[in-house]
Amino acid sequence: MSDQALEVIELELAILIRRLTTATADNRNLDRASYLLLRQLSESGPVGVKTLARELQLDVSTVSRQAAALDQKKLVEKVRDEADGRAFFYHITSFGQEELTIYRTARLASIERLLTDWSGDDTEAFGRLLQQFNRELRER
Amino acid sequence: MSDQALEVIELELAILIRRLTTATADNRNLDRASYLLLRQLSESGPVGVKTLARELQLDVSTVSRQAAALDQKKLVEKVRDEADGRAFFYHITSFGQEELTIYRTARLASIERLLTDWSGDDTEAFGRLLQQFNRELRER
DNA sequence: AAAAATGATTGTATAATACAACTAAAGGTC
DNA sequence: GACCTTTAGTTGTATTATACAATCATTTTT
Repeated sequence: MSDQALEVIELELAILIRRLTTATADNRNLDRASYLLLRQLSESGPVGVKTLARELQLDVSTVSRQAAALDQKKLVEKVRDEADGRAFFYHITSFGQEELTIYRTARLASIERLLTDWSGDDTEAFGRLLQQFNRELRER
Repeated sequence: MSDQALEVIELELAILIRRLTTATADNRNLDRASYLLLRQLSESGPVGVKTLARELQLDVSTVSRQAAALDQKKLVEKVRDEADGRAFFYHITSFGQEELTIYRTARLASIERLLTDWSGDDTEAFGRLLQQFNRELRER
């Protein structure tokens, strides 16, 4: 591997994180954390915080708070597990699904705006490599 | 642009930010914020917080606190501007330079570990595309 | 000399996270 | 079936990174 390429990745990752951490903060709708959680719930169906925490690789306490916030905003519903008095299922409400779609569409549009001048090849490669990189992060 | 690629980028960026935000938190040396600031000082020479804030695209108050923290740890030195009683210059100390090198080397190594199985082409492309993406974020 | 602008700091607030302590329920073991 | 242990979840506390608003002390402009 070229040292040059590695150095570029190292620096640009640091910059990217900071840029995106703040860029997504000034936003009235869903914050980043809620977004990923809601997305997960939308995909994985009704599950409890423990499962969510495992899937999202977050601490259970973090997910518990995030889920409570979503519940507060009526984006999800928390239902008791009849079979296990300790457990709950969270499931996304139709309002939550709508909000998720709205937010996601807006996100897609703003990223698309950034990439207007990119070639199809670069766009495709960027997606693929990000995905690959996240996989490495997840697995190691 | 393919919608498919855009959707991948959208999701993977969200995941990446979260992953890296937390991954870099559990680290005893330099935190991410200090790292970028120290790096900037190492490159741009002695400047005040206002200039740094502009270069790093952060609020002046944020940089002021970060710089104070670096000063506290003797990584930088804060010197009065003789010509302007309001202003200061921060410049990196030799200790700061050493710490920066140590930290950066460690970062490079851990990223290299993630990328061991990557082809040279992919590595190069990932660096180039990240850089390009950051440029878009900066400019728009 | 007074008013306006500027460089920097400090007060306050918010978001995202982790770890540790705790509560309540369920499951085993004898 | 009483007692320990494990498990699902919540809450307390702390940390990091950030922004905006208020303030202070100088410098510049009028």
